[in-house]
Amino acid sequence: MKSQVLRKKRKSPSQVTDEKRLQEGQERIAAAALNLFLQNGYHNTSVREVSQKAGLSVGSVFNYFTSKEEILFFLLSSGQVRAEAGFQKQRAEFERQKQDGVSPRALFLQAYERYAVLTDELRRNTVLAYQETKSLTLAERKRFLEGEERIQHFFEEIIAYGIAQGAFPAGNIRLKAHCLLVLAQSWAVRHWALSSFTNLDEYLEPLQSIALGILESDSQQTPALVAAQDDTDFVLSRELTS
Amino acid sequence: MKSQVLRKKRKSPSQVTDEKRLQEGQERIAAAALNLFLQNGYHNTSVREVSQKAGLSVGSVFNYFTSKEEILFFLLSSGQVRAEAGFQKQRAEFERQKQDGVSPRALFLQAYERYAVLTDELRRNTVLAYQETKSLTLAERKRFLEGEERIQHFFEEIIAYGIAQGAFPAGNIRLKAHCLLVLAQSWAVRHWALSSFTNLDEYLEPLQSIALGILESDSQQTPALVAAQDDTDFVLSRELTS
DNA sequence: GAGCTTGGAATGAACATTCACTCAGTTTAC
DNA sequence: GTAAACTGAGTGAATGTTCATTCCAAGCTC
Repeated sequence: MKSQVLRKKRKSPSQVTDEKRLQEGQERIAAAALNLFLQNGYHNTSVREVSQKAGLSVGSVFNYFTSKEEILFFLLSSGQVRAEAGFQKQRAEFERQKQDGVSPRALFLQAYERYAVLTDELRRNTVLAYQETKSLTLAERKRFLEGEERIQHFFEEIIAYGIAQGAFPAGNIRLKAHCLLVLAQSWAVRHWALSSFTNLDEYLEPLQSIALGILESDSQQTPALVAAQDDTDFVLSRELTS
Repeated sequence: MKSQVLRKKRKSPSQVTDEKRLQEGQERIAAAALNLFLQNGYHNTSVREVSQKAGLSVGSVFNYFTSKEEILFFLLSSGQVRAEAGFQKQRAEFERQKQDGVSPRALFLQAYERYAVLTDELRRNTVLAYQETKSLTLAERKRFLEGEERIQHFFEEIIAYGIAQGAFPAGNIRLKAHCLLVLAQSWAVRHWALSSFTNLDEYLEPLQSIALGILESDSQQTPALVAAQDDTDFVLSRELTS
């Protein structure tokens, strides 16, 4: 969460120098901003409102951040940094347990659970990410997406390992990993659609069973073929839709 | 900040009266706006730019729409209307084919394909929807989400029918339908992550096989149990993550 | 410890800009 | 000729950012 690393040129003469104070202030402002951004959207939230909510004056906000956009980036990237930090631990554990001969299925379930828990904890950041990445600079956006890709890559590894061990059928690994990520994230992004599950604990288990269904889905047994088996008259009718 | 929202009443005296001309104009402006909104975001696009791109003057735009926000709403809702219209046809076909005894699996695949094709056609609208729902009024947003729910409900019906026919194992129908929608939409929403598939045709088949995997996933065979079978020492370690 | 100095931090009025929207006048089409 | 449609400079409100000023706590001097 080294926000300092990404600080742009500090042209502003009056900047908070005390490192600890700076961090605390950024944290406080960002927390206030997150609420407002989620409620009204980034663009419909003025810096004045943020400063008010954070218990500061407008000017002070710009002692902690050089621009409004930096607040947004701070929120998105700090969430992602936390997610990735949590995930590095998982990766270490993955390697360890792989040595211990833990089954791929169990390995996957554990990793997936951790990812789900992480996205749940960072639900608000995730939602913000989906809605507001457009508001970032190209470079920032790119950096952000790369983080996503790294996590997806980890799942690809797990799946590949499972296939190698004969636990899962071969298939499009990239796509499957992608689907897993999307479904876990949907808990955050489309939370309104999942209101029947009051909390993650209720959601997690059915989600995991679905995830296993995905891993075990066999693309050799292609859908078109399946359909043909069931009903020979049936034609996939793309044309009809246009 | 939301003074525009309040200025909703269409007091504007100079409005295009010819119905056909009005529609065509709206279509043209909306098309230009969609491009710009997607490229730069709704808030970073000025009405000036939209008017320019549409080959009109600023003032004229306000003869076709009463506000900038109305353009956004037009885009989102017209996309959804088209999606739902397309889907009504599918529903009719569903009933018909059900009578004909077409297998649930084939029925599902057909419906899912149509949905995927629709979201592909309306990809740009879908992306916009995800990004900009915050900018809509509450009532508009609600209306928009209801449409989504109706489509999801249709898939629930299909799944329920499949279960009744013994084609799929019983399970959390709502959740499964939700997952299906999310995955199909992810083709639009996370298009950047799926760049390896150049077009829908390549994506559709693997997606369908995954969808079948979801439908066939069996929550009776609960993940925890599965894990226990594989490795008795293994404990789901939620605690470790915190 | 009283007065003075210093400098980091907070402040909020002021500034410059942007932008949605209006309207008085002009053009177009019939 | 006239009504519908178009035009684009103008308007006022809002917003991100700045900066001259104020505040305050710690240090220094005597």
